[in-house]
Amino acid sequence: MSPPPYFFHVDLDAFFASVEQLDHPEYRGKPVIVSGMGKRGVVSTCSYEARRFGVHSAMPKLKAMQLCPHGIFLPSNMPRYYEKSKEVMEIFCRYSSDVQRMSVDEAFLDMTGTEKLFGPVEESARKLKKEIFSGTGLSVSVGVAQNKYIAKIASGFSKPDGLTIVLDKDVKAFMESLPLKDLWGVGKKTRERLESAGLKDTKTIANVSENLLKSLLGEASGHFLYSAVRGIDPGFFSNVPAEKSISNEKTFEHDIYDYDILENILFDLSQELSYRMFEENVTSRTVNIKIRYGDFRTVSAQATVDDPVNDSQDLFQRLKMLLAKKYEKGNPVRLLGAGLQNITQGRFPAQKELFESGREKKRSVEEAVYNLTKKMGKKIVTKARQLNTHADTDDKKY
DNA sequence: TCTGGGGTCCTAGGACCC
DNA sequence: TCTGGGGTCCTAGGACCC
Repeated sequence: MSPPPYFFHVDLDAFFASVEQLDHPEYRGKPVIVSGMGKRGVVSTCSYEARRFGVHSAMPKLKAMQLCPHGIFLPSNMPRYYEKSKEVMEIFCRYSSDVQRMSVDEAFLDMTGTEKLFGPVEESARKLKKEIFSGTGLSVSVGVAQNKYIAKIASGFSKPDGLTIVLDKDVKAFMESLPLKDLWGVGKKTRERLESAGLKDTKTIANVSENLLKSLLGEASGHFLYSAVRGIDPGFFSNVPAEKSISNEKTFEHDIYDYDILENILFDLSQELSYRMFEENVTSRTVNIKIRYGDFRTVSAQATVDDPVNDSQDLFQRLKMLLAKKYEKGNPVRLLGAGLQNITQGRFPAQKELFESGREKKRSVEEAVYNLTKKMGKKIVTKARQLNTHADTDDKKY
């Protein structure tokens, strides 16, 4: 008989803030808030000391400063966080041959059939937590359950330094005890819609038909919720999905009124995007832009053509057309973004006319420039237009 | 309070074809 | 004369997550 499946979901507690406290002993026991730079930044992580002041992630930095004026505000240091993340992931790999990294601070471990090696479920979870703490100085919260969906919810059930085990026989009671907001995949809007239909908790939802949920939320979300409240894995985390899109966006310190400046910024974005295109060796036939106006209204435009994007100039031309189409003259712009969708791996099929038209050559030149930049560090190889842009986008000129 | 940056998936409607 | 049904591809926007 094959052993029953069980999974760990492991979540690093207040990860960025914890790394800062680890690296700077003087920050320990104090409210540490890692946030975006500039006055329009938001909190990305804060220590539990800061949470006591009501600070939480995604909160505008200005608000956090009001709530916690003596907080230690730090910019994020991603390379360092990735380093620590790697250490933790290496420990995961000692416990399971099937580790699914979900982001920099969380992963699923398929622990099925590992009792002989690590002992019963609870023992192995405690062992893992202890090893992570002694090996990296970081604390984690672990959720254990028969499927990934429940394990994911369980890891958030008791934080920090938590361990929540949901046995098969307790799944129903566990799911029904959950506040709606703790159900992964149910956000504010969905909650409001459910509540206005009289469905205010998971237990009530578990007692209505799938069709009712579908009529309220649509086909896919209705089906998802019907499964979710029963603890049936909706399959969100079944496999590592292939990358489908890449994008870059920028929120400005001050809203921008000048179309030429927007075009220059779009040029920068298209440069960064094409670097990533080369780095990840992908291309796409669909490009898109995103504009967020001063009133937070957000619009987007996309265009698909037969030929995949070839080089940065090609990309910029396509993006520029979209910007011209979508831009509303006179409206202040707070964010501009650009992306590639439906990306495909590898170089696009070699067509004869590519060579003849010089398209292929252009791309090769750019790839060489990209490799040089990578070696020498960015900003070394800079196009004339970018030099202008940097002058233009200097703060306070807007 | 005044709202980042990177993603994924879904929906509704339009165009086009058979 | 006015109107099918299904399928595919594309677009714009919304919801959600870390």
